Amino acid sequence: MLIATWNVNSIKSRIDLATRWLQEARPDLVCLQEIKCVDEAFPRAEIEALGYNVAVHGQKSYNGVAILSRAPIEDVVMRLPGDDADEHARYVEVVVSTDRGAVRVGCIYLPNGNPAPGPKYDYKLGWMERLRRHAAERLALEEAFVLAGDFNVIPAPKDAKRPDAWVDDALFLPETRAAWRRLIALGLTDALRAADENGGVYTFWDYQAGAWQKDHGIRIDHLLLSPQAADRLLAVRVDRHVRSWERPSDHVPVVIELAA
DNA sequence: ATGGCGCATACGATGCGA
Repeated sequence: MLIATWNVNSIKSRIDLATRWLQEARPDLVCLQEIKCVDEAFPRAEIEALGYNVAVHGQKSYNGVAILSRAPIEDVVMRLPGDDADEHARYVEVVVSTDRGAVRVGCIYLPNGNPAPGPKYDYKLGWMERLRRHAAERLALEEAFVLAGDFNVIPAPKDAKRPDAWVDDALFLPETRAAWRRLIALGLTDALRAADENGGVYTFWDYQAGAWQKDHGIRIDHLLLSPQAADRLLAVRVDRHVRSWERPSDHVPVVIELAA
């Protein structure tokens, strides 16, 4: 099965692009971030017409996540535990059934955290600690579990074309990468890193400064796999050609293939 | 070397992103 993650930067502005990509790539399950609309405004009909079930956790103007799945969606979770005062729509999790058993998928839009230091950076680090605790709970279930989304973390210098441009940025600060390593250390596999140790593979290019034309990209969209999911990993790819389509998102889809 | 964009809201200008 094909599982993808894609920060679309507004699903309403991107619906034609999104349906074009869905028809081309034919993924079985897609985690979307930054849909930037309330649940009622999500273009559900256009997506369902392509054969997908939809779980939406929307928010006005900002954030918002959704999961699209060809298989029926079971057991939806709409929030990341650990802070009842957190109103941002940044987490949705589902379980779907496959021929090889159930797969649990968490879709995250991890806070950007800039400017750092400051309250936004504190929020990011707090969110990452909540995510670590939640991931630990899910790993204890010993299921096939995929944690996918826009992590807003550049894991290593080789994940940026110009790492020196990011040294003071919330996406790349030492504390951010340390929190990332604590997450990985639970026993999660970074799917793209497992498939390619070399680096130079990016998932985001800023709209500004000709970043795309110069390939000034960063890798911040990730799929992390539990051991039971990693055992089934067959392939990983980044659909970077989508960045050259008309009116693109600044992120592109990342896709993994799991056995059966 | 520098600066360069795009979205939502609202209809001008600001917040936000990365």
